[in-house]
Amino acid sequence: MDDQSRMLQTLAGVNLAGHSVQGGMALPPPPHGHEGADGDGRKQDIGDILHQIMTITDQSLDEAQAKKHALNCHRMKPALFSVLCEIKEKTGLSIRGAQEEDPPDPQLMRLDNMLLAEGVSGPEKGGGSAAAAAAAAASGGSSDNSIEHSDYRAKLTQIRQIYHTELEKYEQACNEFTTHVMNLLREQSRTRPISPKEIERMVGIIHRKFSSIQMQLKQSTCEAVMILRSRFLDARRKRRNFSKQATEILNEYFYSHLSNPYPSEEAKEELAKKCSITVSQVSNWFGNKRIRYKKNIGKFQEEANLYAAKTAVTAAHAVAAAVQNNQTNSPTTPNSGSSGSFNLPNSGDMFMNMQNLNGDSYQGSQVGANVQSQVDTLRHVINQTGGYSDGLGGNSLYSPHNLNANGGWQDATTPSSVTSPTEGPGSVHSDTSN
DNA sequence: CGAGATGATTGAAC
DNA sequence: GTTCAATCATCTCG
Repeated sequence: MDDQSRMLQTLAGVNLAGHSVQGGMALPPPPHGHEGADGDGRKQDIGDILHQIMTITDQSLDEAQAKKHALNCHRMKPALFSVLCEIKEKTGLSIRGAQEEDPPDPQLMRLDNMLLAEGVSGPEKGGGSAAAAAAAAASGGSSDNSIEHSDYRAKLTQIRQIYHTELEKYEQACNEFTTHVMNLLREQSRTRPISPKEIERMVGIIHRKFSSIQMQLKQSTCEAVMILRSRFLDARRKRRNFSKQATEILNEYFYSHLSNPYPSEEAKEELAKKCSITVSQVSNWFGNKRIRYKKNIGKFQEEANLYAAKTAVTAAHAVAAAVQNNQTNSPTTPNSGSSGSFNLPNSGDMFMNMQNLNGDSYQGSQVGANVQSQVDTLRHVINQTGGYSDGLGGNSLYSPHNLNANGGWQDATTPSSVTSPTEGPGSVHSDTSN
């Protein structure tokens, strides 16, 4: 109201006497010589009109309507109206023009990005968000985890639904209110000067107000997602020990590849499949195992012996089968009759372990190349295995020869730079069993 | 309930 | 990206 009254005062007191306004009013120029009486009369008219406008809000509705009608029908109305429009346009633009182009709110952008990343806003991807997908990848095939995962997804869907419902409500309310205000302004534009730009500006103000409300909604949605996520991650942290069978498979692989316990990606995948765990869990397990083994070799001695013996027996069976196969078929037939995927590589490492224990100069690389060598080694291993069962309590069959002085694995290639430790063509402990 | 075992996480190094 | 090392958090067992 201040703007309006100020403007009207300006109009009445100053501008009306000036040339620019006079021209803008499109009033017929006062005839020379009659300026005094006519000019006074017009000023009086204008003063009356302005007075009526100023006091219109103090009057009753009926009175106001009557006055409004009278004003609308007044002969000076179109002229005054255009002047007011012109002045308002100029003042309004000079005051607010600079504020029009405000940059996008970084906080709002951040919230939007986060909601999009969490799968709350944006297109629905079958109920799965990026976070849920990541969680799914991490949780793997465990049934408990999948329950937690579906629980997470259900809760996230709930949040998304609430968010969209609220957002829709806000948008609807915003549109309704905007339409209402626009209608009101259009209606008012018949009695007071309202330019389309002003309407536009008003719409902008309304939208800004509503978007600030929307930001609050987005903020609380983000908070809800964060809480849900932290709870879910906490739940994920609740670990379960791997099954006995899984641990056995992993240990078997570890001790049979003790010279280089870095399973390749393929081997990890296979182990993961065998143990019904994820590849990252396999990696975790091997990481933990290597560290803990290295830290306390003595403690793992017995375990190592146990698995070494076990592997030897398996290898013996596998090689025996291969030999039989070799005798009946072709002398170059590879060992295809192994019972497990890791049996052959296992036997390779096993042979190396045995050979080192006995100080033999047996080369592991020959195992893969020559079946006859395998037969020889087999005999050797079988003998050793027998010896092992007899002397379990006394001398240790297995010795941790694979660790070098620096605490690293002797045969290991630089693990940090090589994803899957590659080995020479004749190597006995290829991680990728075919 | 406490100690040890064990899977997961984190940060640094490469 | 992987691995190591330290650490956390939980499980298991006596």
